[in-house]
Amino acid sequence: MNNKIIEHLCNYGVKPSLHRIAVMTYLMEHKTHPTVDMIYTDLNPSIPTLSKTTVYNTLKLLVDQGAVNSLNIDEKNVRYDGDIFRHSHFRCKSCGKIFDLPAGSIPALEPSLPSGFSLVETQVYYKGYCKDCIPEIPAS
Amino acid sequence: MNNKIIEHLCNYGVKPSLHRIAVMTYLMEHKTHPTVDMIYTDLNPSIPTLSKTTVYNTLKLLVDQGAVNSLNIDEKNVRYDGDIFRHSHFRCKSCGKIFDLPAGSIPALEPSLPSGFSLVETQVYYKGYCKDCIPEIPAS
DNA sequence: AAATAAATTTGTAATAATTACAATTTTAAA
DNA sequence: TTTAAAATTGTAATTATTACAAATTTATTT
Repeated sequence: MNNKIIEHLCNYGVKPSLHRIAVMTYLMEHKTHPTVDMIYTDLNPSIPTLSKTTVYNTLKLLVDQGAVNSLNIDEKNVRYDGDIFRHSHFRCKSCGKIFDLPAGSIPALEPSLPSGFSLVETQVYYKGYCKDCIPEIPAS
Repeated sequence: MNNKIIEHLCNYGVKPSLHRIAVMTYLMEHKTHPTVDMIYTDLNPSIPTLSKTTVYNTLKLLVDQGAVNSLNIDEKNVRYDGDIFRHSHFRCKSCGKIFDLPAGSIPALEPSLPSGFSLVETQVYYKGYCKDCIPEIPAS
């Protein structure tokens, strides 16, 4: 069952060390768009030899190689997403949870960039209130 | 000429103090999507009594009241935009400059949110290389 | 105008995310 | 087995942001 993960890492030119497999597996199994800290805190008990710096290093590598996406939908921390299929995200302004939205919510057409510009990536972030938090919209 | 600014602040329920006028004016005149630090560094010489905390406070107030937009297009710092007309942004991955794009590059349709969700804002960030930086795409 | 209250601003200290980096450990190659 | 390369660690440094109490400014009331 690790094979899938190892293959994925190799496909993106990442040599599959134990820690890298652990982080990648975590991201595959937890579709919560976790922060560095969440990943570290959750993995550390079972992998006591894991340091937070390694989590940072590993995520940087995975993102650089395109095996993982990073999101700036949360002003405080970078969020990581092991799902690199084209989709977008919704973040609840009250509880902070991040939800996946289908690819349909991404602009279909390329933006009209000034001539000579080249587009590499498009990020679409939706924010609002999720089902559980709607009643408690903060007083203005 | 300050009248425009004062009126704008009042329209958004911000009492126009000297510092607030200065920050708002700066954002109106500098379409560079500056950071807190840029604003503070540029204004401080002419307004020596201005503190960085006040710039933070003021921007928080302006954003909360809807008189200014904040962007998370830059992983490092929050960027501020005095232009609240609907438009989107492109950030050059090499030089870091942020360019305005017309509103047309924003998804026209509401995303298909899960039922019971309410949408408050949509952020669209494009990233790539600007005209001046295209030749120097980093080696992979 | 003086006294009082409210709002604004300041400056410093605390918090927290991230990066730098040298030392150590692990893995691969000769 | 020795040597070299890669991966990981742990600590320290950096940096953006927030907390907060004190000081200042502005508005209100007497």
